[in-house]
Parts: sequence; structure tokens; C-alpha cells
Amino acid sequence: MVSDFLNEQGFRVTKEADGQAAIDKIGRETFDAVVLDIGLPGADGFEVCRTVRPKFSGPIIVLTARGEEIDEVIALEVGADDFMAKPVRPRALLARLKVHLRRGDTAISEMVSDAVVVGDLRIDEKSRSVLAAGRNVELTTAEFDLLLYLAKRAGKVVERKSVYVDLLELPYDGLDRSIDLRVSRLRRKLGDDPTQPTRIKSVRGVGYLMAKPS
Amino acid sequence: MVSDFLNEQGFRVTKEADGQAAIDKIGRETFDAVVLDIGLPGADGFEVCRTVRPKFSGPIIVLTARGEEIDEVIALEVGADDFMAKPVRPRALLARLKVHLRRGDTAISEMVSDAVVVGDLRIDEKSRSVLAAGRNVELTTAEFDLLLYLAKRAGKVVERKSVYVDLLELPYDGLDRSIDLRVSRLRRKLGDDPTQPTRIKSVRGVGYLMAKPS
DNA sequence: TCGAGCGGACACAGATTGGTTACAATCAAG
DNA sequence: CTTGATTGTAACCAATCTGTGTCCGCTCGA
Repeated sequence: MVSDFLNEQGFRVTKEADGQAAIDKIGRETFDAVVLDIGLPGADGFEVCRTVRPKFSGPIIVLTARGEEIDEVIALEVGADDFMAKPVRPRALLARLKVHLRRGDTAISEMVSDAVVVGDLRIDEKSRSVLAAGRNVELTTAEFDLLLYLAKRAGKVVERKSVYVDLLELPYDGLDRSIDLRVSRLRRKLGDDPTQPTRIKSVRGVGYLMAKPS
Repeated sequence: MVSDFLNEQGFRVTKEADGQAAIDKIGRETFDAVVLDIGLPGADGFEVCRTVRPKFSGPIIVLTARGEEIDEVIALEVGADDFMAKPVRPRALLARLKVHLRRGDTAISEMVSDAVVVGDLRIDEKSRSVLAAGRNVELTTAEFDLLLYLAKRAGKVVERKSVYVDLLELPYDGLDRSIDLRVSRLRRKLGDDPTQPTRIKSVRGVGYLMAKPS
């Protein structure tokens, strides 16, 4: 019913009865907004929301069972932008959808938190800019991606292989210098002495470690 | 009851039983948020909202009578940020309040101004006119749309794909230069040197970034 | 102490990417 | 229907980036 109504209102609507199917579809195609029913088979609404939130930047509206306060609180916690109690009143849903779409506000910004801060490094994912000790640092795409990757895992040793696979999106052949090189260039731009690195430490035989200030 | 609950939760709450009184109070004192019941004597919730909106920049949440769709639609139109059906469930209200306060989003920006300003650029959506450093700039439709799109997202890197999909309303095939071309022409008209752009920066491998003055 | 292995770094070259021009298709106004 | 503006496609070019190959120095274990 909701689907039909929105369709009449000029939205192009895709329905999905199963949670997992929805996750897949959202990953593959592009949508402006997602309306989620909590009580889905496969993967429930929360699950879908949690999974999809980091990838999907538009508004997510969750339909909760009537009067279930807990649901609503959880929904917001897993990154939904809004929730409505069932039974759904189409016009109200429409109003909300419009507000969110127009305003372009979404919880993704806070969930994914667009600035990663590690020590005196401040990495803004949205503007792809980096401040080191308050000073702006110009990085290339590959360098930025690497830095972001490491910074998000600050305090953990990341294997060279993982970095390679995740960043290059290629299978790892084992004899590769490209990550080292990226690190090398990155260190230079960040003013990190490779023999005595403060920020990105090498872990021999394993990979790298972005130092987290204690 | 709502008031008491929020008080317990650490909010400092001021109650007002009469609409006009509320308007006065909001004008005189400073509040972080406003929760409005539609069915107030004196001036009803809509009236309060309309009057107060231009002055008050925080979130306004409206409590509507159960299931009154029309109310909700109107509420949003007069500038409320959110609405909830009565009877009020305190925890849900709390959740919403927190979201709005944290996100700091409010309908005021769209209500009050219809011109997007970025640095010395002033883009009037209504009249589709653009001022750059006080000087009028003639743009074509496509150029204006692009500029507006970027300006609304100033400070964020927008993917070439998103621009394409949102502006052209076509699926993105990956090998497209039309956006680049638009950017190129736009830069020229705005007097932005492509090799050292001040306004629209290219982010290699990702997209474009409209520079926001810090 | 010596040697093997690993990581750092340089230079170069191929690849990718974005800017731009020219031209064709499309659109809009008269 | 004609004409001029607008917009996208194709093609070309230039710049930048990024990885491979390579060499060197350091580290660790024997």
C-alpha cells in the first residue's frame, strides 16, 4: 500500500520483501531514500539499517510496530534518520520523506563521523582534507585513502595484505612494494621520520600500525 | 507529565499553558528546543510555530492529536522540525529531541533564506541568479544546476557519479565527460583558474569539491 | 659476525584522469 | 520552421599519480 501510494506521488519505488535481499539491492543500485519495516524476514529492519548505513548516504525511515518505544530508540541508534509507528499513514510518511530529502540531512554524518582524529591528526572524510598539528597537508587520493584506512584502525596492527586487498581491491600476490611506497610517501608528507616513526610504525613481517595516543 | 519526564532526564524545562505566552517567552528567553502542543488556547501550535520560527533557530517538535495527518503536514509547512502523535511516549520524545539537538538541524535555514551563500558567491535559487563578488554572472541552466548542487554541498567532496545521477537523472555509465565539461565552463564563467581553482576544486579519482571559506 | 629477508626509497614509465576543443544533436525562441 | 544558444559526445592533450623494478640499509637469527 505504501509503495503504491508513493508511486502515485511520483516516486520510483522498489519493494523488497526480504531483509537480505534489500541489503543486496541497496548495495547494487542507487536510491534516494530507504523505508524499512522492522518486522522483515531474513534480516530484520535493524539489521538492514546497521549494514546499509555506512554505504547508503540518504535518509532511512524505519516503520516500527505500534507504540514500541524501544524499537524507536534502537532505530535511531543503528543510524536511522527517522521512524514512524505503524499503521503507516501515507500522507504523513510522504511529508517526512519530503522533509528529509529536501533537507538532505541524514544520520550518516554522525555515524560515520566525517572527521577521524588521531592525536594531532585530523582527517575529514567529507572534504578529504587532513590537518597535521593544525597544519594543512595536501595528499593524493591513494595517500588519503591509506591514511584514512590506517587512522580508522589506529592502535591496531593492520596486515600489509589487508591494506592491499581493501585499498587496491585486488587479490594479493605477495610480492608487492606499492603499499610500502604509499606509506613512504605518506610519512614524508606527514613529516614522520621513517627510522623513528611517530605516527605510522612498521611492524616487521606483518604490516603497519598507526600509533594511537594513549 | 512530559515536562516532568524531561526534567528527570536532566533537561531544564519551562512550561507554558497559553500559546501567546509561549511566543512571548521564547522571544524573551533562550531555549535549546521547543515542544509544542497543537491544541493550545490563545494561539494554537501552528500559530506559535509560524511566529516563532523566524526568531528561534533550534528544533521545534510539534505534538499532534492522534492520527491527524493533516496536522502533521501543516506542522512541517509552518517550519516545525518534527512532529509526534499524541499520546506522547516520553522515551520516544526524548530520543527525537536528542537527535535534533545533536544534529543541530533545523528547518530555519530553508524557511528564512532561499539564497545559498558560499564565500563571495551568492546563488539565488528562486530567481536563478548568481552573484560572484557582487558581480552578476550569467549562467545557463545546466551550469546553474551544477553550481547550486555543489554549493549546497560546499565543503564536501561530491562524487562525480552522484552529480551525474542527481543532475542528469540517468544511471551512470562510468565513462562520461559531461560533468567535467560543465565544471569547465562553470569555472570559466566564475573566473576560476582550473589549474589553481579557488572555488571548485577537483579531487582526482573522486569528484569535485566546492571550497567553503573556513 | 654473517647472511638472509624485509622494509625504505629513488627513478622511471605506463596508466589514469581531468581539462579542453571541435562538432553534432538538441532545444528554445521567434 | 528557422536560427541561435545550449549541451553532450568524441577526441586529444597534458598533468599527475602510482606501481614496478631496483638497490640499499637495517634487523634478526644462527
